Amino acid sequence: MSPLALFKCLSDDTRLTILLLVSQQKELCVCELTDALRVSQPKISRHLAALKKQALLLDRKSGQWVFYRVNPQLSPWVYVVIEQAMAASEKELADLVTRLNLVDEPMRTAACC
Amino acid sequence: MSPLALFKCLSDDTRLTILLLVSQQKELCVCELTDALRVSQPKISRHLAALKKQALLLDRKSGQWVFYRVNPQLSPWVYVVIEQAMAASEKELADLVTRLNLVDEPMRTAACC
DNA sequence: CTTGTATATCTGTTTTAGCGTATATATGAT
DNA sequence: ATCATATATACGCTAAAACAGATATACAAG
Repeated sequence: MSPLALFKCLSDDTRLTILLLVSQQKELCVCELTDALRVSQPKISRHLAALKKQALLLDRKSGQWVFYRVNPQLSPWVYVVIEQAMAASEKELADLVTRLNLVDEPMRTAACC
Repeated sequence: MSPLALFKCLSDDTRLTILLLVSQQKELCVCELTDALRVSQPKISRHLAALKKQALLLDRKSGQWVFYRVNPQLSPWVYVVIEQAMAASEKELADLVTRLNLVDEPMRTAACC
């Protein structure tokens, strides 16, 4: 992956946030992302498709859910860039994680995701 | 500077190339960039203005020339990202430097720049 | 087989970004 | 003062990106 291609992927707020949140959480499904980011489902799916097209994310289907994770085979420099972005977004990320957990517990109790 | 703002700046080929080349060369003037990148002068100026607006570059006027350099007061994580992009673009950058030097020597001999 | 939930894709539209050309400004030289 | 060079900006246009809303697909449950 070229630096230009990576930066293009990360130049949209929704995509950047998805990638950072998935990086931190290891694996997330689409509905967790829509809830955490408070963004419409088609919008999340569209941006997930873009991240997947560039092989930044991989997906795994499990029942009716699709889980996304960061591709573990990226060039090392790509991880470094992502790590730096995560560190520089620490506060915003923490807020997202809080919101994610608020939504996740009821969901897990309800055997969703 | 936010990660999103940085990635937006780096998501255009011309801007990314300018930033990497200036990073490597310490300081370059507009005409050196137009020659090295083989891109029209207004296009270079437009992208330089964008990089300057985000405070990634600073400029210094000297006679009829304007020299651009990387802002030395950026957050450390920004430099890390730029360094990674430079390392991942090593070959393309080397070609640009070659072209730059081919053009620079005649220019310096002619007391230009 | 029908219904509901999760996800993906399509369509038409709006917004944004980039471009080329022309023009403006500033400096230096004659 | 005039002309040439370096650089910046303005204008109109085109193309690319993003969006909302509608629809399609796939699976699970009853």
